[in-house]
This record gives sequence, structure tokens and C-alpha cells, in this order.
Amino acid sequence: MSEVDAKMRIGELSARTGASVRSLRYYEQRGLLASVRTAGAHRLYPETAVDRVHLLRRLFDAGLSSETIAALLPCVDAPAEEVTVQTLEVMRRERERISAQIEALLTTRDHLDVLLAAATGHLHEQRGAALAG
Amino acid sequence: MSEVDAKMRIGELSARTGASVRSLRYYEQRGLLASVRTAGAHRLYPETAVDRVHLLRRLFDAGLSSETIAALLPCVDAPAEEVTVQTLEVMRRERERISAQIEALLTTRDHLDVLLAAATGHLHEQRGAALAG
DNA sequence: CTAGAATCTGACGTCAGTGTCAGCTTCAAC
DNA sequence: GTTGAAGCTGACACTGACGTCAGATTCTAG
Repeated sequence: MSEVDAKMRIGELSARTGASVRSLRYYEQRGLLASVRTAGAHRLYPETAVDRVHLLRRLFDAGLSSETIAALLPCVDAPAEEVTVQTLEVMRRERERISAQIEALLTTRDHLDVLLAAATGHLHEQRGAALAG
Repeated sequence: MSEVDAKMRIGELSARTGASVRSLRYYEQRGLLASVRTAGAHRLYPETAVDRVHLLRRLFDAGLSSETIAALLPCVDAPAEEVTVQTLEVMRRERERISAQIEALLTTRDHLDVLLAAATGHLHEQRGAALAG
């Protein structure tokens, strides 16, 4: 059995995830993404790196900082071992933060809907006036 | 009738909204918040500025950029007049963006919930093992 | 009128996540 | 072995939404 199937180079991982090469290196530097190296220090990634990067993108897009993500990843990687009460607390806080953000976005979307309805109505009025005039 | 009831100074507006003085000046610079000036160039705000700032905060927190907000504000301020097809398009795009972000956040929150459940379970196991050992 | 608080403008600092460039090395193909 | 693509490190640039500081001015209380 092979130890790990580290095949992918950074360019391919970038192409397959949409994350820039620069970002992938940054994630590694922040401890969010591991790689093995060839003799010449080129990075090699296993297939699982694709999902990992997708996860990272989701968390980044949700507004988590790299530091927060780094605090959560041990739970993803080794749920049975490294779980501390502090880590749990971080997860709960982030959950609450995300919930609050969802609420804010829902409110804002409702607000936009009201504006959209009004604006659309006014546009129709204008068009009606133009046709009538 | 008075033209406009511009009473508040920037410090009070800051105190009443939670936005820093610096932020309020920044909003003005970006065209998001208007003020009249005293002879000595001190800013004066009407009561309505409080709500305006709250709105701005919500939009910023929802991830809109100042540029995007600037594009939307005409709809808020003069729904009947300045509504262009372009503005409508901006609003629709932002609505879609916000919806997508809500979806992403819901997914992420679900993911966190799974992790939380697993982690909590493991903690209980650990405690059980400790008590048993 | 004067002290002191508040405000003004302008400029530079910060922070995170990336873009970008330079200069060098390694890899894959021929 | 040579060459061109791809990778490497390191450093500086940028954007956005501010913080912060300096130095001058204005408002308000006594």
C-alpha cells in the first residue's frame, strides 16, 4: 500500500479549485493546507486537498479569518483527539456569529425587496406616463 | 416651517449610532452620508442621519462595498426620480449576491453543526473514559 | 475673553487576503 | 543536454474600512 497518494502539483490544484496559486501558498503558510515536497521543494497534494480547499474557501467566504479557521481545523482533521473545551467554544462563537450574519443578510434582502418593488412600480408609472404623453 | 432641522454634531451622531467619528467622515467622503456645515465648517446632521447610519452599518455588515451602497442609495433617497434601469439591475444583482451568501452561510453553519455534534460527542466519550479509568 | 473640549483637514499606519514582480531552480519533453 | 513551462522564495503593492496623530480652528462655559 502506498503511504499517501500525493500526486497533484500546485498548478493543477489551483485549476481544480479556482483558488490562485498565491492563495494556496498563503493557506499553507497559515497552516491550513498541507503538502509534501519533492526533492526540489515543489509542492505535491493528495486528492483530498481539493475538498480541503473548497472547505477553506467556504469558510473564508463566510467571513472567518485564517486564524479562526486554523483553530477549527483540528476538529475537522482529528475529531477524536485534539478537541478541547476552548476549541468547542470557538466553534460555538463562530456559529453564533454566522447566525447573526444570516439574520442581518435576511433583513437587508427584505429591505432590498421593498426598494425593488417600489422602484419597479415607479418605472412602470414612468413608462405609463411616457406612453400616455 | 424650518427648512431642515440640522442639529446634531458629529460626536453626538457617533455616540448615538456606535459608528466612530472617523467612519462618519469616511461615509461622507464616499457620498453615503450628507451634512450641512456651520460657518466654521463643523458638520451638522438632522435626526434622520441616525437611521441613515444604521442602514449603512447593516449594509456594510452584509458585505456590501461603499461603492455598491453608493449605487443603491439613490433608490432609498428618491425612489420616484432617479430610478434607472441600471440602478434596478444593480439592486437585482446585489439581491442575488446576498441570497447566494445566505446559502453559503447556511451550508457553513450546517457544517459547523456537524463538527460541533461530533466534537461534543467525543468530549463526552473522553469524560466517560476518564471516569471509568 | 479665555480655557478647554470638540471639530476640522490631511496624511500616514494597519490588517487580511491577494496580486505581482524579480531572480533563481526544478521538472518534463525532446 | 537543452529548453521552456512551472515552481520556488522573498518582497513589495494594493484595496477597503477604518485607527491614529499632528497641527490648526471653532465652539461653548465660565
